[in-house]
Amino acid sequence: MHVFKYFQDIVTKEIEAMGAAGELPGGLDLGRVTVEPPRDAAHGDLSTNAALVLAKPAGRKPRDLAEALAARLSQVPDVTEVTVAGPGFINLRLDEDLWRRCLADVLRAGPDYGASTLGAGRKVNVEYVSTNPTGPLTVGHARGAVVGDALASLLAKVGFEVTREYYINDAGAQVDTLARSTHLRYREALGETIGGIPEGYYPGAYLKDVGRALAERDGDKWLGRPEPEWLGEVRRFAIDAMMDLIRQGLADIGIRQDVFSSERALVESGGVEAVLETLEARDLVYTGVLEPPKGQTPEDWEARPQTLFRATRFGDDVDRPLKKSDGSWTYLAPDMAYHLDKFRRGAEIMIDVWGADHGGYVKRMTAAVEALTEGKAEFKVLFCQLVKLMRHGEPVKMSKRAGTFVTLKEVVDEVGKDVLRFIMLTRKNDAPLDFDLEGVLEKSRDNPVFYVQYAHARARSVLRHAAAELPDLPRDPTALAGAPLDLLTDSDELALMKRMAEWPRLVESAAEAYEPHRIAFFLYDFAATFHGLWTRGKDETALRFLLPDEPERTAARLALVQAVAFTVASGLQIFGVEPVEEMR
RNA sequence: GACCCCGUAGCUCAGCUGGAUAGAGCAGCGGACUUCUAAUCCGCAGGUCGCAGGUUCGAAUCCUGCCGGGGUCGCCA
Repeated sequence: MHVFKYFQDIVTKEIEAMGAAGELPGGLDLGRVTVEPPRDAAHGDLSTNAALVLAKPAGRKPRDLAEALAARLSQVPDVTEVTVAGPGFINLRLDEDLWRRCLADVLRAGPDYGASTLGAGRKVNVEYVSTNPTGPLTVGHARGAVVGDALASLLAKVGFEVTREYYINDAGAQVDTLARSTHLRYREALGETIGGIPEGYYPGAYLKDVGRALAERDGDKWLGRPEPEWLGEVRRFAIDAMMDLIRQGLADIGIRQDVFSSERALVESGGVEAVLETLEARDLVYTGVLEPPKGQTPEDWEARPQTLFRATRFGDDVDRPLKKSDGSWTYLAPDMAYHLDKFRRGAEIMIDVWGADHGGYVKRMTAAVEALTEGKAEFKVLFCQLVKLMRHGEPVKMSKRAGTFVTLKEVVDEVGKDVLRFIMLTRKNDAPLDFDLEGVLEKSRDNPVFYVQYAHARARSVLRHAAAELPDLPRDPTALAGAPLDLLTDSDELALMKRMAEWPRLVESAAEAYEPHRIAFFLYDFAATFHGLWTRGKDETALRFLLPDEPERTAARLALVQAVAFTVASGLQIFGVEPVEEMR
């Protein structure tokens, strides 16, 4: 049961009834009416701004309107008290038993608690990672990977049909560089002395393995031959090797994407030409000359006619080139074809997770998607700011050139995938993140991963103790749902139940805002509520969960504890983090 | 020159799409360990929400203009 949505419906119905009774004009816009938990619990369990929002259009004083609506709401089942406060808020207090029924719902739902049908099966495509296949994943890539993955799970949880996708940029100049660098390592593997790695090549040692593997497969077949003869095959070989490396890196942090789309395949199948034709037919492409770029003008800049997409018609600042001076496609052209492809595969909502350095690209892509789908698809970009890796309070030096950059694997080996994933989600994605290699392993309250996991472990510990020491009590969650929950009467027990009842609402709002980090903050707060109740049991033995002399009350408390474990597990599931049974 | 992020307690950050007296953790101060693991909990203290206007019954939140930090701006992806 989603308490807040349930009462939102009731408030809406009562307002409509007032309209029907002639107390209010009909057809009022109820879009701004909210029903939510008040910030201050002393105000009650629920608060609605309906009277404040509707007073003006209804031509009535907020307080009067509030009184009228309050009178109706006081007749609603489970509403025990209605007060009008401040400028015209209506505060409701609900029957305690309602929260106990919510608790029973949690037990029946299990770790799926919070799932909903909000998305109504709409198709969402979440594209994330999508790094160039030129090297292993770094910690920086991991943030986008984790954010994209958690967002996908979050959307799936609220009823969207989600595709997790990776776009392989295997058609640009960078993969040619990769091929050349690999060829160099291949020659090295066959005994040549290559000396230093020339400027403009990838220096990473990981390419030695690829060169060696190529030598093993093909022998000296590509030796002493002109580049055009080997470039294509070496490139294919190297890209495959890099994608294996990347897929392994993703697997290391528990990510498996559904679709890997190749830019090269798109280009070679004529997908880009097809898009161009479509655009031309609609007069969205023309040949023109652009102004020089503002700011730092490239030295080799010269005005020349080029193939342009009329992005300005869709809100962009300038029209955007689709072809480079050498006649090949710009990045935009195949990317347009790619997004059209996603749309044709059924995506009604497309979400791209990008690094923050791509900020300048969002307007043209938004324009492109609008043009290509004729406004039928929603397009959203999530930016991930940099991750600053810290050790002993000092930033870890990251330089590819100096060979000191830290691979994702190294960090996962050090802290584990669950810690990495959770920490990556403890900030808004568009805020920078400090990742403290020691801090994330600290066993204290200021480490959110530990604190949340500890709450789960504590709950599980109680259940284990119960099973061992009080074997006659029910253990099955469904049976626990039938325990005499009316014996849960302490204010902190009720507070915990209320907090738990907010979970479905929190999940939906996080999904609607595309903000998975909200889950992390909820879990942290929720864990604090649970730890607090736990500790009260130390001083007041009557508040302990396990009371051998009171089997009925103990059963009710086990129901509460089990529900806590389910709620935490439900949140961690969205994050792809395994809830732990005990802390070590 | 333009566009995109960010600016909230000494520090690191939340703030539920405009609600009531702006909240957590850390650091500081004071308390609770014969327990269902004190790896935790309770209390105190700490604020001109960058600045100035505007919209509104009501603004940290929306709009405008400044200030400060970061990013980007044809042939990189």
